[in-house]
Amino acid sequence: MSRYNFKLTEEKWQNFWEKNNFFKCKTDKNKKKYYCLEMFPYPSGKIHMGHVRNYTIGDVLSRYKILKGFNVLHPMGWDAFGMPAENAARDNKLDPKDWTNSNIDTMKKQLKRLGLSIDWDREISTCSEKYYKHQQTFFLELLEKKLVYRKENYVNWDPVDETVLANEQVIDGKGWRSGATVERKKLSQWFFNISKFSQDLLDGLDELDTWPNKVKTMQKNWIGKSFGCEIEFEIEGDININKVKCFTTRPDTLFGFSFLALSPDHEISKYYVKDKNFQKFKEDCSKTGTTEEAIAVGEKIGYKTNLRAINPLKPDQKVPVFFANFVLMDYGFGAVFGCPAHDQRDFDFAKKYNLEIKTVVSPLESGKEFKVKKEAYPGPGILINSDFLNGLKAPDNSVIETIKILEKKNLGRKQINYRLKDWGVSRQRYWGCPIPIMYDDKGKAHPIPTEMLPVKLPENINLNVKGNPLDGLKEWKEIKIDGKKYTRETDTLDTFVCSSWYYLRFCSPNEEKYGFNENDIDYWMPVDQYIGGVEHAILHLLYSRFFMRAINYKNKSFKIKEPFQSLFTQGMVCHETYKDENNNWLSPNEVERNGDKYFIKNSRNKVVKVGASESMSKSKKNVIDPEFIIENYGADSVRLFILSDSPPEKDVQWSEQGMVSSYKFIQKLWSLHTDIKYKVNKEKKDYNDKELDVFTNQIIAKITNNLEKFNYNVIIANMYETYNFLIDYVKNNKNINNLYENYKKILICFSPIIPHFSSECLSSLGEENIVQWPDYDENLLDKKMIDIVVQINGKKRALINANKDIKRNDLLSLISKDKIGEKFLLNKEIKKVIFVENRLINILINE
RNA sequence: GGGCGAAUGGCGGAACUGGUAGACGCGUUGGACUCAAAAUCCAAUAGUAGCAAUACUGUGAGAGUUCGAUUCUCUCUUUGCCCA
Repeated sequence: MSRYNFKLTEEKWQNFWEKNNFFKCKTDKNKKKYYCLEMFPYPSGKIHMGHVRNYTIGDVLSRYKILKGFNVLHPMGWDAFGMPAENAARDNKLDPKDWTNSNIDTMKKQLKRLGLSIDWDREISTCSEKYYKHQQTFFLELLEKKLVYRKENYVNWDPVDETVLANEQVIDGKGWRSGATVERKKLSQWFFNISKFSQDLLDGLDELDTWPNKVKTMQKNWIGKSFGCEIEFEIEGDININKVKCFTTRPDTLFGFSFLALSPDHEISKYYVKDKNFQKFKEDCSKTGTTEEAIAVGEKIGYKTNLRAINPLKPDQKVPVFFANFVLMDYGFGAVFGCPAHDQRDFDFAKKYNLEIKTVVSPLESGKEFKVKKEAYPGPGILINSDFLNGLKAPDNSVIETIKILEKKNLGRKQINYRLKDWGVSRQRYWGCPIPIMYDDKGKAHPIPTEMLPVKLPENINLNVKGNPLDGLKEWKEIKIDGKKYTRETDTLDTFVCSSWYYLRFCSPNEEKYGFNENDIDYWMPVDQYIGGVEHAILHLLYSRFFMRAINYKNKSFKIKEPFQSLFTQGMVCHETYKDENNNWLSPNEVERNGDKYFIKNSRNKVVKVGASESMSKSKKNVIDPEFIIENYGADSVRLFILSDSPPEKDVQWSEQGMVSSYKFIQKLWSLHTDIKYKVNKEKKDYNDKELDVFTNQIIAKITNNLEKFNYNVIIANMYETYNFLIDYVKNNKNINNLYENYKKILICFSPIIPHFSSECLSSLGEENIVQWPDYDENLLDKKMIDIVVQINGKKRALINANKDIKRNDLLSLISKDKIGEKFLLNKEIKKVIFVENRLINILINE
């Protein structure tokens, strides 16, 4: 018997599928469609185990749906713009385009070796001008619809590299490359008006019932809807501003008002810029940082003005006005009213500056004597010390009532506030989609005329310059239209824009006139199943949902709002971490195991410190290279292992032993197959084996249900069960001819997981085409005799084999004749019997 | 600080709608084969007691609902993730 040669077999089937256009698909309105999409990769160099897991999960689903008779769209492309290319190109003196395309070549070859059911004719790459020219059209359409605008905004500025940094490039307040202290700088940037759709994006979540709740909650929190009230406070003092607007969710605590706090960037600050103390205060503020975290944890500091604010509900009360570091300009109106008794932040501030702390909410049970002392009380209760508001139930009734009163007196009005901010899409970088805008000599922005699209990204440029390389390219930057001079926008688009509509492009990847063809979109969209990492739960998914709304806006023929019908977020691939005696990370192939201990390879005495299992990352060196694994064990084995050990939504621990056992399992299946093949005579079919039929039906039912529910790890267990059953059957059953039809169905069930192996086995039985997923017969799943649990006083005492659908009394008499009955029921009074048909009987007796 | 989830043998994990806890795999132990090893095959494997049949305990801890709870409710502990 020959060993299973995975190399030859896998190559053979990959060629076969390619030659026969197995995974090509066409828009065909007569067929049920299924659009399966995995998040497309960034072409960073080589594929990693995370990709293997992600694409295996999607491939299992696609192959299953194909066998179920769907017209399946399962495409692949490249999220090809982005900083790593620019950095790598600069470091290695390459062109980002060459670097990217060569990575794409490598990774495409690697993905193909996994045997994925991809329609490669639909491959797209976002850095290709064929792709981004449509993106530029979308940008101009959005501009036309007034969903794009330009405004000044703060950015992280690296003064040494003269470049804008993304938040994650700022480490401890310093630039990741230069190490220079990052400054806040105001730049004019382009924004997508995502906040216009805040409510719609929130409402849309309700319809996405097959999205993980976790993701929906994260998006909900990110949008951050809060219900409250806008209040106008009168200001007394020697300045020209006499009113300040505040947003608050707790207007009902107005009688606890003891100070007004303004953001250091509030317009009133212009009256204080010359004051040295204020300057120092502002400096201190910038040191503590502006993130919500820094504000929550850091010290609350303020600058007291000579202004007084008047309580709108109690005009004789005048309180001091402060600038405070915990008030953010871009939330609400950059001003909050302080109620120390019921907000911890205000409480800390009041303690520090010795301000009044007046209790106005009392927890229900404590009554009127309640007084806030050591910490703020933010909980529910009844309003006290609040004049005409006294006795209202806080916060539900009291907030609404207070707003009514404020509205009546014209002092404020109900308002809904969203945390979601507009999406800044300008990036001061080279390797991205050029923004199709030009400026006239007065600095006014104009769209690039459509006939001049695409704005191509210039090639072969010098990246070794400070700032944005496009900025220095005069011949590219300066253009003339009808004799008038213009300067191009040199910023490029955030790469999240590219990934916000790529799933539309897959539907009509070759459409030249526009980004997509409506006919194709109508057929394929929405994506039936989207699969990817949970790290994209907020931004990418929210941006995509926004982008569909933006295209849909003022556009009657585009009907999609939600791009992804279902979402599945897979877990990460983890591996133990290793360190040597000097705390340097070691990669798994530098380590060898001897019993329980780990040593550095080829040096028995050097002990390795084993750390926790963490997600594979280059920096911790706990990476396993998929290419090496595929080379040594084959694609089917890797697919099998990556699915076997954990549910796909949870993290999986990479294990060499697990990988080897998956490999061995395929070898075992092969030897079983060889055995069956030689023993079975398919001409002598003879179906009389009920047990076999029942088993096959059961396993088809199990695998089918587990496929539908993404319980892929359980499918692997089902495969082992099947093997165990079959190996036993082959050994002990003389009537092996019964096996043929059942075994064929089983192989088809295995095929989504291990497609090369299953195809090879089926073809060696003379079954060239796997075309249909096997059905199972519900009636066959019914057994005539079943085991029923017998409990005495709730404790399991025995199993009793009885006819299916046996009645309560028949079962009872069966039990009384059984030894179990003699042992427990003889001379005992039966108090009660609980009978669950076909499952269990619980007999309650007096002991 | 806030939000959401998780906790089951030595390990990864399974368990339909509240109804036999531990499927399946890994590891471990014993055995077969071998001069020997690897590979392969067979058997055992939650804990305690027992030669055994069997009994008792057992799904992070404590309570509750129920004839019956891994599953539902409450409190707590630990832990993970996300937003900060």
